[in-house]
Formats: sequence, structure tokens, C-alpha cells
Amino acid sequence: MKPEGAFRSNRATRPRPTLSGVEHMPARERAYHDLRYRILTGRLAPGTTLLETELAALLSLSRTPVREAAIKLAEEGLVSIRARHGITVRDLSLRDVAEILDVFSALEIRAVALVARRGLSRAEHEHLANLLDRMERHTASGDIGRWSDLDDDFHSSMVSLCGNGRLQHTLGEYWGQQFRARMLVLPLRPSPHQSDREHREILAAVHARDEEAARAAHLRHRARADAQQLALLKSRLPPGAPDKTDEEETA
Amino acid sequence: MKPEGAFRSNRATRPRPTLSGVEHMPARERAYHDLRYRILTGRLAPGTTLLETELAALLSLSRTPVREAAIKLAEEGLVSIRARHGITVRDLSLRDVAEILDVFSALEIRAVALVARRGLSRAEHEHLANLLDRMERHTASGDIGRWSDLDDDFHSSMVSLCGNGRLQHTLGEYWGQQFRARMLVLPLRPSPHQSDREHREILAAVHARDEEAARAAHLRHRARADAQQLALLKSRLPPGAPDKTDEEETA
DNA sequence: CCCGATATCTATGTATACATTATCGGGCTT
DNA sequence: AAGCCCGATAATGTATACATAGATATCGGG
Repeated sequence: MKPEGAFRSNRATRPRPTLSGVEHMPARERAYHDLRYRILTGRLAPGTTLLETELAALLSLSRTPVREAAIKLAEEGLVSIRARHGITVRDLSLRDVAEILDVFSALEIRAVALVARRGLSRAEHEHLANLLDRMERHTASGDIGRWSDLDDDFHSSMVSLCGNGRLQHTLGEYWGQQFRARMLVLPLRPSPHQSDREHREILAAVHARDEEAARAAHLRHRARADAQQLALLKSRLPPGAPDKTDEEETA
Repeated sequence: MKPEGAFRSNRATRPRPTLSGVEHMPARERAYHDLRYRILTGRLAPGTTLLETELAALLSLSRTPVREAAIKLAEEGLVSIRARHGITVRDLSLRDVAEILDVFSALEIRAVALVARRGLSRAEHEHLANLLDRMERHTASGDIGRWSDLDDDFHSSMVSLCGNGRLQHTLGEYWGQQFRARMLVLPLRPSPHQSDREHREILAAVHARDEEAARAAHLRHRARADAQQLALLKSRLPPGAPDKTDEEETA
């Protein structure tokens, strides 16, 4: 999916849609990662409904670990469990995406502020600056896919430096949902010159250890980028978008 | 614990440490609420370690629902599960509290901004203003306990009006942890005149539908209040505080 | 022909049985 | 005497069996 960031960055808090070292995990984790992977890559399409039994059969496991995995996915917002109606891969309505981006960006802004407070080591700064360099090259060459991967890496690397484990953990839980939304609009995305500029601004503020400036810069960045993403989605979905107003989190 | 807010406010997203309508819940939920209650009220003290079997016996249930409840509590940060070593009620180090407050306030600030964007109905504004009135009376009479309950109600009522279900849900998950931290410093807390003033400011900005002002006001409020809380904790814990630097979320 | 009550069937929720594996203690070796 | 290895023990992880409750379909009545 991406070039596997130079240093440890974020593997732990942000389980990417990859299925590498899944061999000797407990079954529950295998089930979780497997299903998550299938959902994020679209192999399990939104709307797909499966019973616990069917999932168990699909993964060649018993219901117990599959059930626990499903509960975790539900709390993560990727599926919804309706008792006696099975486990359904959630569809992302416009409203859902708005909610997700709101939470995600609020947390990310705080993370960036913390990084600014803490400051960057030379290596960290170079890593981040290097990411921005590469992104700008991809912007120039119009390779929006690679740009997007690096964008994600930039944001995630920032977060991984914030020093707040809970913040990272919760951001990780929202990452999957945000990823799906991102994939929806990727092909529609215009040239990200503006984002590139904003990233430089953010990095500069963080590097200067100016917490307020960093917070403000990242707030502006996310506000603009999120609004753009929503606008693109709105222009794309409406055709036959049911935009289900289903309330109630899976809890 | 508190006077049961005038309108629906928040019961759903913020499971208070109360054990009222637990009768006809599924066993897993009973277990979850029961254990959560015991932890938040201190009946299960930090450091207490129990095996799945022991918990099951304690609650007169089989391991299955108890286990699922324990996993949920672990994801909520109230206990940590160490395979083959049992389920331990987490202790709150200074660092833990700092992490929790960071996440909690970041989310709450966003929630308040959303409420400001959305605006308040007449009834909603009156409810909130009424809470502030009562808080100020308790400040005057020095009843810090009642003040704290209303403070929590004010913040939670705000959140319940933000219109973002996921935001409410995640805040609810952090509420328990935040509650524990709050209880630790309650007796040490000085007269909350400053908070009262800030609350008025926040409510005014929200009522005026000035999103930026509301965000800024709430940010200031939380930054100051959180710093104060941490300072109080620091002055209290150090005596014999191990301040475990145990990293690694339960995940 | 439609509506409603009931019975059956099935998916989940819970309990229990079984397998796996880490930990702890004892005994052996050096 | 100290350290290591091995095995017994026990706790978790997983599978399965059982109970419950909800949904559907059928049958009878209006």
C-alpha cells in the first residue's frame, strides 16, 4: 500500500489494511484483522450481511472468536450488529463521513499541538520534511494515489510522535473509517497544491515548537480538507444516495 | 449522584456510575455495568486483580459474558488484561490522567464548537443557564460536591447537543476514566469561581452561534482546568506515587 | 381475500467442555 | 550451591452444546 515509512512511525496504532504477520496470532485477532482487511479493501462490500455462523465458516473458526472480532469491528464503526439479523458492513452516508472526520480531525489537531509542545528531533523533522518533499513531487507529476499514501503517512507520523498513547489508540480506531471515506473520493480529488502548502506550514509551526500556531494551522488544514472531501462526496453520492439517517451507534 | 437533568441530556452516551435499570439486560451488559460501577465507585480498588473465573463467580455468570465485558472495560481503559495473569483494575498515574484529559478535552472542545454552529433552542439554553445558576449558588455556599455534579452535567449536556453520535460515543468511553481522575482531586479543589466565569463565557459564545469564540473559550477553560487538576494531583500523589510508566494500551 | 394468532424454526446469548500454553516449582546437573 | 530444564498446573483461548427469544410462515377465522 505504501513504502513502509523510514522509521517505526505508526504500525502499532494504525493497523493498515494489510495482512502480513497474521500467522501466529490468536484466532480472535486473525478474525479481526482478516475481516477488517476485507472491509477496508472493499472485498466485503458495504451492505453485505453475514450471520455469525457464516462468518465463522468463512474464516474456518468457531463462533466465539469471530463474535469477539465482530464486536470489536462494531465498536470501531465498520460493521453494525443487529441481533438476529446478522453482521452488516456499514455503508458510509454523508453524515457518517462528516461525523468521522469531525472526531478524527479534532483528535489529530490535539496530537499535532502535543508534538509542537514536545518538539521534534532532527531525525524526526527530516523524516517529515522528506515526506513532504516526495508528496510535492507526486503533486507535480499528478500521481494522486502515491500522494495520498504519503499524506496518510505524514499525518500518521505526526500522530505517532505525540506521546499520548490513548490519543494514538483512539485515532487508530477511527483510522479505518477515515480510510474508507478517503478511498471514496480519491479519484475525484483535485491537485493538492493547497494541502502541500498547509503541510509545510504545519511542519514549520511544529518545528518552531509554537503550539498555538501549530494547532491553528492544522485546524485550518483539516477544516478546509474535510470540507473539500465532503463536497466531493456530496457531488458523487447524490445520484442514488439513500443517505441513511440511521442513528444509534452499535452500542 | 445528580439530580437527573431536566431533559434527556445524556444518559445514553454517558453510562453513569449507577446501576438502575440493569434488570433485563443481557448478561454481558449486566457484567459490564456492574463491574464498571464497582470500579468507578472504588469498590473495586485500583490494583485489584481477578481471574476470569473469579469474576464469573463474583457475578454468578459463566466466563463468556464476563470475558466480553472485561474486554470492553479494557478498551475503555478501566482495566488491563494480561493473559494468564488476570484482569487488573488500572491505577491512574499522573501521566495517565494527563493523557485522558488531553483526549477528553480535545473531543469536548469540538463538541462545543458543533453546538455553537448548530445553535441552541430556547429550552436548551434555559436548561444550560439554569445549571450555571445552580452551580454558582453552590460555589457561593462552598458545596464543591454538588458543584462538581452540576459541572459534569453542564459539560455532558453540551456534548449531548452536538449532534455527532460518534463524538458522543467516544466521549462516553473516556468519561469513566475522566470521572475517576475527577474524584481523585475533588476534595482538594479550590472554589471554582474561575470555572463559573468561563462557563458563562462558553454558553454566551454558543448561544451567539459564534463557533470560533466558543471553541476558543472552551479551549481556554479546559486548558486551565486540566492544568489545575493535574497540579492538584501532582501535589497529592507524589508522597508515595509509583507513577507507573507502563506503556502499551491494553490492545 | 386479508388479517391475525400460533407454531416452528433459527440466530443469538450463555454455559460448559476441551485444547493450548505460559508459569511456577522441583529436581537434576555442573 | 546455583542455574537450567522439564513437567505439572492452571488460566486462557477456542469449540461446542444448550436455552432463549424473535422472526417467519402457516393456518384459521373474519
